[in-house]
Amino acid sequence: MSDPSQRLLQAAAAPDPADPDPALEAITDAALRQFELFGMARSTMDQISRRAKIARVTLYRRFPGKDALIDAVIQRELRRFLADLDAAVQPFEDVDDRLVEGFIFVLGAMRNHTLLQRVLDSEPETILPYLTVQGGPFLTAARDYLAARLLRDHDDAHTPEEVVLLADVLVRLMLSFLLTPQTLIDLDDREQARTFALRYLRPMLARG
Amino acid sequence: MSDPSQRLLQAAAAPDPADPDPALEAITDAALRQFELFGMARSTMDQISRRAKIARVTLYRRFPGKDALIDAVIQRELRRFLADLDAAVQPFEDVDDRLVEGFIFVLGAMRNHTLLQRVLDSEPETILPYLTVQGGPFLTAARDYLAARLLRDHDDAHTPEEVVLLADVLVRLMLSFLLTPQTLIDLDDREQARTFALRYLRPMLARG
DNA sequence: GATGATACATCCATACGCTATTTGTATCAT
DNA sequence: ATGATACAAATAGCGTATGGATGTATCATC
Repeated sequence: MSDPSQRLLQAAAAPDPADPDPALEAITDAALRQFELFGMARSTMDQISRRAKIARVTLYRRFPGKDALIDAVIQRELRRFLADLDAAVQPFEDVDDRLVEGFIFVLGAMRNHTLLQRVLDSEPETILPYLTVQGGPFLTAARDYLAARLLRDHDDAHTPEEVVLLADVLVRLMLSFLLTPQTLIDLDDREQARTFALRYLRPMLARG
Repeated sequence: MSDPSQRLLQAAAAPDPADPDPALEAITDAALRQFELFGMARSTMDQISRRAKIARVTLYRRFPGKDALIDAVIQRELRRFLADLDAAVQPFEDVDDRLVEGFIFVLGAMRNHTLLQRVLDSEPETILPYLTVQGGPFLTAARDYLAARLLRDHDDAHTPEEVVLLADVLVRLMLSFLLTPQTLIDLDDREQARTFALRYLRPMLARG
């Protein structure tokens, strides 16, 4: 398993799906379900191919190897995540609301993501270092993506430097809530999450 | 190695050192140095006793076992840390300044703490879970301590519930900077850290 | 009376060899 | 292009052995 930050960058850099190959989709579908049920480390190419109702050899004809398949699954999840985030934020006009709603969405999306939760729960050692002590590349990628996203609907009130710092803090907080969800507010309660974001996140955006 | 949150609670609950036994201090001194040099897992009771210039048997007469010795070392480090934090914050009058200066101090203290950095660097798997996926107890303890500390020099402008939530965010951010120090600002530069805290942390305290 | 030295049982991490599984490729048939 | 079979290579898992470390007991010493 390689550094996830590369995949994030790639996924974020690919604006259009381009390749809705049904055969490939069916395979990644099967792989995703398999991974959700047994984790990535314990899933074998044989199990995945049987679940996809193809021969194992065909699997290798589509993907160079297991790593590449894992990459494809994760990349697709990231693309979906970013697309959903975009859609969730789009209805709102000003940056304030988008920030708050985006934060709420990310919280919910992370906590409802079966594969992510599965990995964190049953094989955390495979992902924990990349999100913590070796989390620099990932943090940078996520921060820069968020900053660019915030600057797209910017209000000219903030310098790019300010926005990047804000994005850094936001990413760190969301990552913290992912890794250690136990907190005073019920993160699954959208209203509580909104109150929290309004009270503690929006003030950081304030001031020109 | 047991859950660190217990130790944090104990250390925070013990306001006075009470026991300045020189013999015990010499042992924990030696153990600390040994741990700093080789990590906790790779340090043996034999090495520690030789460094403390006592027989290994005597070590066992002072401490029930290695776990207890590790606990003692960590507890003392925590006591020192909290005492130093108190001292660093004391010169400042109002909550705003104390928050900012306290944040700066914690950043520096964590990054300059040889043992902590040593463990994170050479045997992170022993501590990482307790600070992330199993970090609930630790986070709760740290958050409650900080909240109580903030309420002691409270300004009546915030409800206890607000303060606890603020403490939660602050602890999460400091933990994030500990685990993933790579960021845009130079955390070792006090002025940059202060600017950051003023810009992004103090606004959270604002409003009554 | 506490410390130190020796000895000893127990525990635990590590390593090694073995086996079974899995990965990845080649070949051939459909 | 897919599937079935076969196969080499890499890897994970497992039981076992081994060495070091933990923890305790005994006795001598100061």
